[in-house]
Amino acid sequence: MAKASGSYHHGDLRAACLRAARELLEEDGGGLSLRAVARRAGVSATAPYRHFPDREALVSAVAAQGYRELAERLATAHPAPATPEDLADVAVAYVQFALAHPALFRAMFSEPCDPGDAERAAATAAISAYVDGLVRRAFPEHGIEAGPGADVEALSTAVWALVHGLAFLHLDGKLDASAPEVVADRVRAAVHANLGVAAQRARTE
Amino acid sequence: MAKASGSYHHGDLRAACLRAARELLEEDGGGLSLRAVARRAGVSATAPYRHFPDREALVSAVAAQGYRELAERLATAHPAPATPEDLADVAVAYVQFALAHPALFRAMFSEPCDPGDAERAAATAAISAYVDGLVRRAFPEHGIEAGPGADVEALSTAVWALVHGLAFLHLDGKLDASAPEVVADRVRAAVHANLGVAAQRARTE
DNA sequence: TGTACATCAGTGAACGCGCGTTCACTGATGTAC
DNA sequence: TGTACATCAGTGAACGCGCGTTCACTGATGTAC
Repeated sequence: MAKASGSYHHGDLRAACLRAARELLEEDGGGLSLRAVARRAGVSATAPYRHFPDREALVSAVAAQGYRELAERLATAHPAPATPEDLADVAVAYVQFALAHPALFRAMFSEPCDPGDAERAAATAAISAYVDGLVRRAFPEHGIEAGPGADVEALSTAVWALVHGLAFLHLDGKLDASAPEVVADRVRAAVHANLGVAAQRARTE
Repeated sequence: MAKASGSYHHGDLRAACLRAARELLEEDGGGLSLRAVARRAGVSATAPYRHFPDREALVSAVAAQGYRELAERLATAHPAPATPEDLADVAVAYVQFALAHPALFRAMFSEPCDPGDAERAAATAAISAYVDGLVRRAFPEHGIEAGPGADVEALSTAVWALVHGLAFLHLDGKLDASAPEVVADRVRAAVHANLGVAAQRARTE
């Protein structure tokens, strides 16, 4: 369809650029440059301009793809998390994704980018909604008798921030990330330390 | 003492470089370059090499200074926090520091840096110890009847990660940071959503 | 107090680098007749 | 089916930029006598 390989015209340079960008992120970890992407895609330095208005557009596209992959990974970790334990599994998957693809993760979150970019805004909103649903299922009682400061919104923000913070603290070497199982245990412990206690008490009352 | 201003020799170029670096971080927000720092300090591009072996050393020194300032700010927010409410005040101060000095904060945490740098490792350890002490005072019961996954270490990791995650999510535009009081309320709500619930129950039992 | 000299903080030219982006171009593609 | 032509994806030279770092240097400082 869109592929016409072997020809002078690349066929699908846009996709090839994204693939090249991903490869570079996995290898170097450094910042993405348009020229490096073009080089890796086996194309002249200016060819990508046919498909991306500028460098930032390329980075945004890569980031958006990263969000989709992250969502997939979380869904794979637990298709329908319903308890704090399930939630801890998802949290571990989030942190593992960050550690498995550090440069991509940074591009997704830290790369200064056009806040008006629709694709990225949508991706952020999707994460928010996802975490919201997660918390709603894992803590149904909060939806009903929501005490002050314990409503779903605050709780899901807290969960996201907790997990996101764990991801970055490991990524940035503030918490030791050399042993995967230690990381997983730490993430689980942190999630339970905050949420598990509250949930256990709620359930045993 | 170390200052001999007005002379050919700068007198204290090292300090002047750090000051210049800070100014640049506050203004541009972009990455620090040795040349820009030298320019700002009113000195030739190579003069800083008399005081820093390379760019990374400069960045590390700036980051270390940032850690000290952050510690100060947290101590000012609450000299001896003893309750979850006090802890929330400290959390707000942490996030506010990040939002007030975004580029410095990124340099402190995200800038890829020599993990062997002693000054930075010490700074990280200091934060860890600080948060540990905080949690120990705010949740004394956890030190005594530590249930599995509810020990002080896990809890203080969780607190740090929560607050750190909130800082970065705001910094990176994933949570709206345009209104300071909204941010403060969100941070308080998140802290209470996680810790407040557990603490309240523990106290009222 | 006065002079000779070692030290060392700062200079400025130069290196080679990779970057984003522009421009006029070329050559393959695919459509209209 | 065969030809003329518009389209448009890719080329490659060129621009100006800022960067980290080296090097041989210069000129102020401060110490020894």
